Amino acid sequence: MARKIQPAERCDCDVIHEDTVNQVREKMPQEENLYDLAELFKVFGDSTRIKILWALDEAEMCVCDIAFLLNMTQSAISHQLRVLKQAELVKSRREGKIVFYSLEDEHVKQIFDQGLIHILEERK
Amino acid sequence: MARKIQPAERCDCDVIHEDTVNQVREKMPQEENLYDLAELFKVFGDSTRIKILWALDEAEMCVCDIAFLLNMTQSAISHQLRVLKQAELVKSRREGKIVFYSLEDEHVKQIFDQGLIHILEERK
DNA sequence: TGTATACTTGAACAGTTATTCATATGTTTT
DNA sequence: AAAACATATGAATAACTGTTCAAGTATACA
Repeated sequence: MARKIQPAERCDCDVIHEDTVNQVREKMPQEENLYDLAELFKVFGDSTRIKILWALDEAEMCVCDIAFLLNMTQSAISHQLRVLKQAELVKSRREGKIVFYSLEDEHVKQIFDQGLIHILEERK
Repeated sequence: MARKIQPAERCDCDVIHEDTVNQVREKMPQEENLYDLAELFKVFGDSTRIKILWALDEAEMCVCDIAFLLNMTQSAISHQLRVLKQAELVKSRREGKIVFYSLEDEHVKQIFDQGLIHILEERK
């Protein structure tokens, strides 16, 4: 199963376990899905956004409530809510001057819980 | 339940739903856990690392295998493996010149699967 | 109509990050 | 010992990101 490596290939080494690579390659999900998955986790990869999502899992809240809760400016929160909305993680509804935000997707909490399991395991 | 807002508070608005805020505040996890959770998701928030983890879920692989599979330089992969190792997501074992990497934590896949559910739901 | 309020938005800035390049380390083989 | 090879690492760079600041909307109410 040995094979000449083409110059175009970038891994800078001669000996690879081609069987393994081919076997893994077959099982890899579509590039697009992996990319989108990374984009989703990127949204989760900020403690402000994590806090907002966690808060909204408890109750629907207006921008000002969230800003007060997290002790941050209303502008900063608003910017982050836009990111969360673009990721279809939160939705909003206006009631007069006030805009209430809530979770769009109920299994966000499940993803967080899985993450926490990892974190708490790490601390053992 | 109305209350005067202190100048130190940053949310730039007068009317907050204090009951809601207090109720949510009680249920929020420790700051430290939320921060660590964000750090974990930050590691997942890069498609190269997602691909590496997904690949290692299928099989133990050496650096060169991964570089070849993903068509990236061995150096780039090595840098990312260091990040994954620091996050205690992968472990390595040396066999002569070759260093094999594998998953450290078996429920990474479960977190990914939850994420995929969200992504596929979004596309409906 | 004008003012106050809740929120949004664009630009700017500082801080972070992924990859590249060059070089170093550790192991095997000759 | 030296050469070859797999991997690691430090520095540099370009791209990205979160917050702030200074406006801008949209709604309610006097």
